[in-house]
Amino acid sequence: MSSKPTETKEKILDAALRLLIENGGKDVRMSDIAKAAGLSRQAIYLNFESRTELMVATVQYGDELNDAASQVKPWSDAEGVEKLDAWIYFWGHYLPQVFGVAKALLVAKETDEAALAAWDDRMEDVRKSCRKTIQSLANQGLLAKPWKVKTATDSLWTLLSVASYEQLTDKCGWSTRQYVQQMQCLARRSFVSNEATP
Amino acid sequence: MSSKPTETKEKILDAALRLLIENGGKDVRMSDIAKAAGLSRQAIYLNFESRTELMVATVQYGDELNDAASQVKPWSDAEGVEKLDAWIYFWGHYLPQVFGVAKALLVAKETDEAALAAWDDRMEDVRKSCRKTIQSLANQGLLAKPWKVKTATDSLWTLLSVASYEQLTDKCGWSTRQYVQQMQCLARRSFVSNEATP
DNA sequence: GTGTAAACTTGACGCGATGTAAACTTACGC
DNA sequence: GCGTAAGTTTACATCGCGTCAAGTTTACAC
Repeated sequence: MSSKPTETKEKILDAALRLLIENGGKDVRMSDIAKAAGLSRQAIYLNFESRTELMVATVQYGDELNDAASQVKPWSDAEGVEKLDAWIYFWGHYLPQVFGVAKALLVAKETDEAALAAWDDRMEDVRKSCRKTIQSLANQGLLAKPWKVKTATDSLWTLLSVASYEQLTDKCGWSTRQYVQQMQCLARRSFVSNEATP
Repeated sequence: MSSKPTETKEKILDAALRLLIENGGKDVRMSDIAKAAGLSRQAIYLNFESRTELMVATVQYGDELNDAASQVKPWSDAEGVEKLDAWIYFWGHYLPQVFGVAKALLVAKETDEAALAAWDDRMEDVRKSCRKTIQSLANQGLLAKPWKVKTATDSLWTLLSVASYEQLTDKCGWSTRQYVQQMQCLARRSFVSNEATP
């Protein structure tokens, strides 16, 4: 759905995306978006049902713009430890691109049912990828001793959460490069059985 | 400061604490707290400057009630891997007690400068404890190869964040027992050098 | 050109929540 | 009784989302 947004819709999405990224997802009001799009506040409501719907559409729009699907290719090809590394590599480079928008949704979900549903839906996708990755490890007999696929998946998923990313980059000052390297290290040490990591 | 809250203040704090815990930090309005305390909404503003100040005071109040200081004792005595285990054990049992209130602050910090400051302040304390723990590992030469004290501290701190706890217990259905065990496992595998963990 | 329908604007309003202000009520000490 | 402190009541300001109704622009059909 929403394969080709109209020109006005696109103006709104562009403005929303820009503002969300600029402001890290905070302090972006409907009126701000309207002004940035050169439209009246009401024009937005003619094109989107609610703030939440706009947020959700903006996430999608951002994803389409930077073509997330193509970036994930190397990950889906790999298996085992390489898959783990590739997954974290992809995720670590993908997150900064969508962080502003994700953050907006992350905040909205605390007070808005629809935002919560949209967020959960997206996060379940991420969880699936984590599961696939862990499963690949397990298939090669490389999943470290005490872990089950379920618990390892949950842990990896949580490790890679948006909130954790925010804390590490924001509060701890990590760069993308550092984030990827350290998370790869952490995940390998945690989930891959010893004999496989020299 | 605020060593002995007046009777009214205490009624308010009791009500706030109860509601925050009951509702997981969401949907607790000033009017709800007032009603629960058997007071008018304005009576709260006579005792607390703002919602944020009340939230912060409630966190402190909750901490005093369940005497966090005494629970942390076994942790401060231990060293090395035991310290790591003890710290996670303490944290895993402490978090559920304060989760509702912490969550309230976690939400408030997104829109409220004062809440943000209060939250950051508290989180820095947790970070210090993580640092002490990692430092103890390092002192015994047990900090695993690629880690520095700083990066390991940041990682452990993030691993133990409230948001991560929420995801694991809420979305993944982990119990406190599971949380403690898996986090201990994860942390040991990640941060403790191999020869020390049979 | 004229008519008409869709898209957009303008300005007003309702709602829920925080926070403020002013006037009234109690209770207590002296 | 008088004054003060703590609380109550009622009303109002503010902010942001969402809605509504009436007016205006644009574009296209005939």
